[in-house]
Amino acid sequence: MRPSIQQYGEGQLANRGANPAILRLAVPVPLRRLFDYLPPEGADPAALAPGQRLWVPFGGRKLVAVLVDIVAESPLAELKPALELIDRQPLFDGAGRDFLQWAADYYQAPAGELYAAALPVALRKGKPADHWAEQWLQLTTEGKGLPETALARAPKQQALLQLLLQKGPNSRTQLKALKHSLPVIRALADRGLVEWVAGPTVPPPLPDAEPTPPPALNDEQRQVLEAIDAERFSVSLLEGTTGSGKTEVYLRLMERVLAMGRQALLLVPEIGLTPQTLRRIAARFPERSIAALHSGLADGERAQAWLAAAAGQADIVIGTRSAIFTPLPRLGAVIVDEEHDGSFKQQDGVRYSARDLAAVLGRNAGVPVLLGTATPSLESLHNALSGRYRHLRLRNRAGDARPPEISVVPTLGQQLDEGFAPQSLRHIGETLQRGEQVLVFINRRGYAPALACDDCGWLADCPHCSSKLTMHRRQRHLRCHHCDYRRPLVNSCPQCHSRALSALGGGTERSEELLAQRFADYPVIRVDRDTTASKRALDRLLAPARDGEPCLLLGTQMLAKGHHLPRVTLVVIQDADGGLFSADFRAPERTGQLLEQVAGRAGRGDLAGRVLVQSRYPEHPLLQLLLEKGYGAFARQLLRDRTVAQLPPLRAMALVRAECEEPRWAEEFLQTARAQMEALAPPSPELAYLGPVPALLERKSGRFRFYVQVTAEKRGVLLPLLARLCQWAEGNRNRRLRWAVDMDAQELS
DNA sequence: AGCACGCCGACT
DNA sequence: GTCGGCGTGCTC
Repeated sequence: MRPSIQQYGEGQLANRGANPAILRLAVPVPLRRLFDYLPPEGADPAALAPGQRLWVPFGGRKLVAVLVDIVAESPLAELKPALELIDRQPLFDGAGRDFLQWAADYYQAPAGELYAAALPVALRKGKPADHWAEQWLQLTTEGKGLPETALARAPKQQALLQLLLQKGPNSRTQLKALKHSLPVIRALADRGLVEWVAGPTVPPPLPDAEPTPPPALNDEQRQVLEAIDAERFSVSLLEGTTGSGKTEVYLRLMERVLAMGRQALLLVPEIGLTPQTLRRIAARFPERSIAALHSGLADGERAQAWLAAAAGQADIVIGTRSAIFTPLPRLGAVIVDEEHDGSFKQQDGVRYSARDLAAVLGRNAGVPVLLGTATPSLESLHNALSGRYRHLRLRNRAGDARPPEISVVPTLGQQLDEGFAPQSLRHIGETLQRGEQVLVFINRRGYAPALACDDCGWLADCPHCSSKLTMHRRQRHLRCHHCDYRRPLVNSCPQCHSRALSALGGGTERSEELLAQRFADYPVIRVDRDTTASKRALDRLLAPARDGEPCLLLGTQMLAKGHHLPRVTLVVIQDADGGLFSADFRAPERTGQLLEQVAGRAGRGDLAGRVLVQSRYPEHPLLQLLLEKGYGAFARQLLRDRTVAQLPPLRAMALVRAECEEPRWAEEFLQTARAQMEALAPPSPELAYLGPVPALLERKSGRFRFYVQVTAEKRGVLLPLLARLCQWAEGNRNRRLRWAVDMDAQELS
């Protein structure tokens, strides 16, 4: 798609002939247009280039904007001059700018907000990029001419000299990591053999890792790698069972593109960027420069890593969702790990999908895109089955690990103990006694998801949301998980003063209590958002489990991902039913992915694994299919259901959302929005409208939420409709009403 | 989004 | 008399 620049009608044009340089800038405001400025006073026109940042005056404030284009004419008679040029070199190259413009057009997002989303915070705030420019140490002419035997009496100086001779200039960061001390460097500098020069930024160093040689590939992995052509664009879905060696495929593909002198981009889910992941990659490529863009970095370090990537200095860039926007001048491959993960879709602001954008980025750059997962999203699976993507598979677990044995534990009519069937508790006890570890998965935080009065039926609900308050017993309060409203735990009913209050249902905290009491001889480790404020806390929490002692792990989805826990041989899923009856058409898909991922935690080492799935409806056909035939067959069935229901991914879908304290205003807004779109394209077999309907969580933080759903056979049909809608909605402003376009929406909540 | 400007109510 | 509530308009 062509980047669309601001559209102007005919009119008199400013500065015709007088000043050829008019700067067209992306300003970080929620307005879907670009803004024209004159160059800063006294600026050298030759120093201006698209991709640089400038300070601009904007409606009484001062903002950091990005230069998108330099043009000769503007439709406006009067232009303000920009205040100051920030960058000497562009931060975004042409490819990076085209990509952002494409995303802006596709997601109906203001370009300025996308540029802001692409930049790390420090650069977004206008910090100069030169600030982190590296000092590089290089040999002088004299130093280069030195014989190898020189400096025999100063071994440290000699070693450093050899390094520079073999590897060329080294950055201060690298030298520090290699433990070359400053006095040694100074000694060589004093002799005129080496000198410091300014050079490109280098990423901050990663945790130390012992270099490890690559393991041998199995036949499947070899075939998969042979199917990927590193020289040209393609999208491949790598569907690989847990433990089948997907990561090794990623590493080999990286190795290949690095050898071609290219950069590799690896996107990981929000909680997937663990120190272990980084260590593993660093250990594999000890000679390479790796930039990790994660939340643990200070603003300055993050900017340093970003700049190293954008300058082409980093060979490997690893990051979460927003890393997709890092401009990489010599991009060679894009890899998305756990491509089904919901965190690749931004849920507020610019609602982009980094996984979908990965394919666009790869196409633009003419390089391969690899989407890996054990549980493909229906979107990617559909693309693979229809031939748009290459479908690659790893069916075998690496080594001699065997798939776990899965069985259903029916809970209907059973005497449950805090949600656990006797059979499950017996297996937990036996596993612990054998000296092995148990993982219990409960998809709910807190003690209980509701508190009710037995006498009058009062229920503790949130005053701001259409939801119940969750009881947190340890913290002695009731809390809303949607808006974080809290109130102290009550002992008696506020309505009838009865003391007969019941905690309904169970969460991690309640199960922890039971399990700790029931299996008092073993440590019980609870892992959820309440016990793991930081990534470090999670690491610390899991340390005893990694030591291999028998213990009981219990927690939410946080436990489902990534952690290598080889001593876990039993996984208990307390309640598999939640997603089977939800109003969200994606709920079964997500449940299937979650169950499969959790089950994958069982028996990764040399020990056989077992999975117990508790369910009230063991006969449910989808559950049966999932447990007997596995996620692959399950997902294919869901795809057939979506075909019948005319839902994504068989149709393209966008939501127009609106929320407001006054529900009528939101509904009226959406009615008009729908009418606007229908006027441009009436409903037809190829295009359907639904709504306005209330969102699944109808009220959140005091606002009523509605949406209009638009589905079309072809994605292209939606774009002009949504563009028209945005144009209308931007001019038509009720301050109390928030609206958004959600292209390829993932959540109906 | 933010920030100015503007027009009506309860204060030193 | 003014300080300040938030509705409305605009941002090159």
